[in-house]
Amino acid sequence: MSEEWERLQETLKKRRIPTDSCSFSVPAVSACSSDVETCPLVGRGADPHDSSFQGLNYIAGLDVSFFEGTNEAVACVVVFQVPGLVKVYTKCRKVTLTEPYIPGFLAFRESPILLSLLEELKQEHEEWYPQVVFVDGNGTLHPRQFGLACHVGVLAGVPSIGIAKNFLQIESEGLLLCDMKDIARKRLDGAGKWLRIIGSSGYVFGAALRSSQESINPIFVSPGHMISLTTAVNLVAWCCKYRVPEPIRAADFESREIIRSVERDARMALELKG
DNA sequence: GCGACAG
DNA sequence: ATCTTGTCGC
Repeated sequence: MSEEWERLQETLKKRRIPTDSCSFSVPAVSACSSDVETCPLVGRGADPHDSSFQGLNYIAGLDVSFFEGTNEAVACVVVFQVPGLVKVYTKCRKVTLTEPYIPGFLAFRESPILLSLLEELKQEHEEWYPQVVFVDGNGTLHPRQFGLACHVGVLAGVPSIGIAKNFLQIESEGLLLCDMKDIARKRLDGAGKWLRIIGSSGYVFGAALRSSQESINPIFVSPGHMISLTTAVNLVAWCCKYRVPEPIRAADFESREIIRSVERDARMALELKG
């Protein structure tokens, strides 16, 4: 099965566009002097007067939450309006996931429901269809450089960015969790500081970003589709009030909210019987 | 057996 | 992914 999945990843990978092909402009960022770079606009996205990223009107966040110990899940898409990062659309859908979670193959488990939510959004409110999608998971920071965010971006034909809270080791490239941990802690000494994650082959897989002053643990940002790493990191940082960028936080919160309410209803039904 | 492991 | 309270600090 994973042989077949690897072949599909390789096929879709040929359709991935690694450069900025977005319908919005990217603010100039000063060139890096050392290898630690800085996002000058970190946290500014919530400012209703901030007009960086000219032409950017809508950003979506995608996430999936689970009922404990089952394959029953709730997927969610949230759309934020720019400027101001104001939530304009939320849609959650309960699903039973049929594929298992296998590291490196998350897309086969989660992309079908996420793609159908994007399609539903387009049918229902095309005016809110996002110019870029934030996905909970990796883009090119992946053993075959084609994680969930790439998969969703290519199949939906939309610019996408992967945001992961944990580091996926790629041992064949010498990218180890234990190294990542203290390199980031030692060198990302302020909000917006980030480092490129480069494998032994020279391939740039993504970035470790300190997304707020308070968060010692970095988030891992990597391009999905139609966006460069520098643009991806600066846009994600721009959306961060806290460690996780607002579109992902909102999708996570909303889907968890459904999980909580369903579990509460189930408990009440049992109380009536017993 | 041990450690690793996006979600 | 999920379990799970308080606690320290701005």
